[in-house]
Amino acid sequence: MFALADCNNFYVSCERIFNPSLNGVPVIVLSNNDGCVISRSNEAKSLGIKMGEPLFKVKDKVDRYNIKVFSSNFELYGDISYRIMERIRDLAPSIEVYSIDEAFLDLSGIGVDKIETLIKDINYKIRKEIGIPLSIGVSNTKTLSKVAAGLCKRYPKLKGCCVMHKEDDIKKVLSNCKVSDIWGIGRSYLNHLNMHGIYNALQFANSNGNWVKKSMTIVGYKIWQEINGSPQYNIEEDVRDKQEICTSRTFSKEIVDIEPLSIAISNFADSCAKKLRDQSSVASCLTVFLLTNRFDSNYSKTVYTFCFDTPTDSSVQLNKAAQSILRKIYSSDRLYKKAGVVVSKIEKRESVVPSLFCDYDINKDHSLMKVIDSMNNKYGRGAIMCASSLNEGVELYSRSSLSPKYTTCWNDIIKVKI
DNA sequence: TCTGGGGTCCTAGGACCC
DNA sequence: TCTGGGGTCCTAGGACCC
Repeated sequence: MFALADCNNFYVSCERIFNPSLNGVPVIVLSNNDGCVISRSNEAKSLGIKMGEPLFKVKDKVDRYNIKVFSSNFELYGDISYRIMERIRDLAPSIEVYSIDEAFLDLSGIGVDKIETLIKDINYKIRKEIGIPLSIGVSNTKTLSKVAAGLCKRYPKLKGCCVMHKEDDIKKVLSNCKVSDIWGIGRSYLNHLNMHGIYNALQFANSNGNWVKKSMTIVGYKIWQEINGSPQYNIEEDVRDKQEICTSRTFSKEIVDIEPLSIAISNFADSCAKKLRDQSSVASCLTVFLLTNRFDSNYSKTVYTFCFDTPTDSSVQLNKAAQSILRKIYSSDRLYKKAGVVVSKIEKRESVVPSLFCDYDINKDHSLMKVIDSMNNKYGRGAIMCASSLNEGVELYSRSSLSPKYTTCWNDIIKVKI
């Protein structure tokens, strides 16, 4: 048996921990630049606010119903998530952290009656000790456990715990579950299934396996098998290293000049370098991309990739490459709305053989990065950084309704440009 | 007027090889 | 007029996730 523990309305719930006046009232959390709605309280959901909707389209409702609005505070959410996952790890036999607000639990070998007790205990402790409400669904496969967790959200009387294991129960649930609510069925698969008269999860489960395999590839076939109770995905306890790392942002205004772009790119390269070091990896390739507004008719995308002789995790080396690419692809007659840096061809740091032609001292560079990381860990992100990352000019992003750093900042930082 | 960010997996098709 | 066959590897793009 598998369980899925899913935090309810996670970002909103995080804001509520530190601000109890938000309980019982409609609350939403917005994406970067306060663009779209990415988390909604139940009250906001019942007012018809949709996931991913741009703020300007729901501004009327926000004003009319006095909906509380927050910019996203990912440092806070990440910290709360870490605490939850560590606590679940104490309580459950084996856990796979699937996303910032979800974890799968391996319950194999545990009897059904004990499972019930276990998940109720987890639910109670996370609620009481951390303050986040959970939905925990249990069934024979990961996909079915997601369906079960979904039931908790629909039926409050389940009190956040749902064990779904009898065949008849599962059939009944599936017949009431929209096929679009199945994990892995997105817009395109939904269209395809609807065209063939399949609207609910039971119809999908009862459809012909060969037809599913042929028309929805192996991906769809695995979903079909999981819905029919045959596990295709196991618990993956080990966190796999990222094969590609990207940092990108949309700007609040369109950017023409190269200077602010250069500052942004410097920050992106630095962030990619930090993520590489966090997983003890180095990258061989670095890509910079510049996009104009995707809602304009003359939308354009410029992409350029550079590959290093010696793969690196150094903020300095990655930033040098990123800056030279920027100067190559930047064009002064465009209005840039989004930019980003991607590092790829990633491998473990210890497996690297330095190139004979490497023109800098790798060990010296590595020591420098170690010092920078330890200072930033101690004094907070941004305590020390490349001067090229320092922004003293235009504000590139907007976050007008940001909550405080409740749990992630202990020191006031004085910035000194050296 | 205003529209997020960061990933993974799979497949088709091109390039290349013998 | 005729113009091979059978592989592998790589990449771009589609689809999906939260």
